[in-house]
Amino acid sequence: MTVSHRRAPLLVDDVESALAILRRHGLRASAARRVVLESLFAAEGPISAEALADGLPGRVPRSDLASVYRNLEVLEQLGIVRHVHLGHGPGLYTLAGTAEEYLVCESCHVVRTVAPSTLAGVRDAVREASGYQAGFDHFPIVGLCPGCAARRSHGE
Amino acid sequence: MTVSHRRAPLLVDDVESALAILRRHGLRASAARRVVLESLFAAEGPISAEALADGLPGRVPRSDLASVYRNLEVLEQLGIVRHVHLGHGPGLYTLAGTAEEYLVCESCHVVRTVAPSTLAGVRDAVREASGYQAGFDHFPIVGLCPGCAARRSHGE
DNA sequence: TTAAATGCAAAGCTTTTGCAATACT
DNA sequence: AGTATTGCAAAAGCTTTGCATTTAA
Repeated sequence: MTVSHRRAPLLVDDVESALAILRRHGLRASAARRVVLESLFAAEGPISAEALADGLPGRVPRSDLASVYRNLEVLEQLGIVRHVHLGHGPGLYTLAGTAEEYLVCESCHVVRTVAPSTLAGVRDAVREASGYQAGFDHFPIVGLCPGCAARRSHGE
Repeated sequence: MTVSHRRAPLLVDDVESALAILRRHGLRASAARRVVLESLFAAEGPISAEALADGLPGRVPRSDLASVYRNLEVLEQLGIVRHVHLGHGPGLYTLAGTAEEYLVCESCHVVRTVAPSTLAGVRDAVREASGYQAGFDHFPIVGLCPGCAARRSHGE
């Protein structure tokens, strides 16, 4: 069975629920998928495929990077996982149920994670200016964070 | 001589002015740099390093991709060139003097280029929501364009 | 003359693909 | 049993680096 197009984000509580979704779609609850899901649930925020392949010291065994990418794609198409591009560097993966949006400082590169409601006014302004329905969960808002902006205007 | 950090965007009228800036910094006005600059002036919008290396049929000879990247970096540090990341795919380069910002549709991938004034309200909203000084000239605003948004809400 | 810049080749990093072997259901 | 999935190896796409040679100043 093949999953053809991306589902809406799914709020999934734990690894077992995620595996149940896979099975419901005729896909398999393999060990490698368990590994990816456990690390995703354990992660504090978006995490790279490389880091997922490394597993968790003691708890989760490492697995093959190519399989990690393939599994992330499947999980993403099911709506269980999504990925985000925070500046340069590799794509980062997170559970799709965590509705979060991102701001990245282009000077100090710190990532700020906010609830979607925080940026409601920004979305409104984008719609007004352009008609676009913006989202900052796949590509972040990039700019100077307050600290770097101040530093810069004081001529440092 | 080495250029260490990025200058403010420079409005440069033509290839000769750009080469003059290079010389003023103790750098050389080489043939390969002329080539990159001519293609940048001829380009309609942001263009990839690969495309710059290809030259222009008949007018501009092709040059080495590694040199193109090196020259783009020098030109960028001088404030003559900037680059933008429009979704996946390679980085795209353009003259820094063209103050433009970008919106990309995450469904049809069309790039919309706007004058910075268009997004003044968005910048205000970002500052209000987060204190960030946003800019959409390096990473674009990503969302659904009006067409794709309509299509999607009609359940296609 | 001499240091900057080039061209070529090789490597680095992220991601994808092919394929025979393996393991879910 | 049958096929989805894995692991490994190789390649693809973008970008950077090393180095001997060329070239602008």
